[in-house]
Amino acid sequence: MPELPEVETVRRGISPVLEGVTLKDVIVRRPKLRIEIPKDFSRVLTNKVVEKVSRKSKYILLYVKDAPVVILHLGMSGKLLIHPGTKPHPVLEKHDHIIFDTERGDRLIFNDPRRFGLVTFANPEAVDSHPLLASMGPEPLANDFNADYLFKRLSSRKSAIKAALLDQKIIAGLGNIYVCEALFRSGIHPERQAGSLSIEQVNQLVPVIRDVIREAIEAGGSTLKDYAKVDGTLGYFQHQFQVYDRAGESCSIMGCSGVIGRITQQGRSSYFCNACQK
DNA sequence: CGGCCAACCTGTGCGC
DNA sequence: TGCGCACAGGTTGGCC
Repeated sequence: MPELPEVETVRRGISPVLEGVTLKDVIVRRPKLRIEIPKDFSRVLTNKVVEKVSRKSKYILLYVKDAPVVILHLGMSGKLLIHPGTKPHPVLEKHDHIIFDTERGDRLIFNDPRRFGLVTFANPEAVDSHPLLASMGPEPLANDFNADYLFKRLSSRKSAIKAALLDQKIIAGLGNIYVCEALFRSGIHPERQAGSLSIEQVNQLVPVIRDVIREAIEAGGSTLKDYAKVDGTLGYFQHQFQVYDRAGESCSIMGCSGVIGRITQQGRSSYFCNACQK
């Protein structure tokens, strides 16, 4: 589920529940996700105030007063679920790994069946130099992500453009879905060698990536109501993908008679129009 | 360093 | 109904 737009949607969902709020109880039910959860995680955070819920690429950052910054990543299957204090909390489920209970009675649950997610601490003075974040490239919507930058970073690359755009060191926040969608909108075949793109193509690609991400965040916003819903279920927004998971369907571009194909690159599916992406 | 693959996990859907 | 397999929105460690 989570690429940058989904993580931003989650951030927006949990910030009103956590910001300015004291954590009364933090329970770690499983000591290790992708990496070990700090042994003092619960003790350090209990009775502390969350000042800010932030995000860097696909990482959620909790800035907590007089405590380390909490770095949280959802991996492939991670969810942050809110159970409002206005109703009795439901029975915990199998993959509810961490529980944050607030002074208001709200409950935030980190649930992650595959456990590719992670939770750890960072030094508030040096969050950006934390090993998980240090070598991360610019985000799609940041000023330092522009055609000059991308062209330079791609120029020496022998690998496919698909792989390059998934490389978080080049651009941080894209995942398999939005790379497929951005390449489709740009008319670029996922197997094109990254270094072979012309500056004109990169000039076109950059705003397309921005648009795709912006639109997805906006659409994700419509999920917010569902996200906060009392029933505790996450109604992840139904994306309007043009190629992702649409193998065999016809291309949505007017006048294009192409068909959406699926290939595997670096062990991951790529979807593309076999006629209009070159 | 660049590039590729396996590995980390569980769940789901599909063909037989 | 059950079994086995393919596949899933991410990242990293190890090997050429």
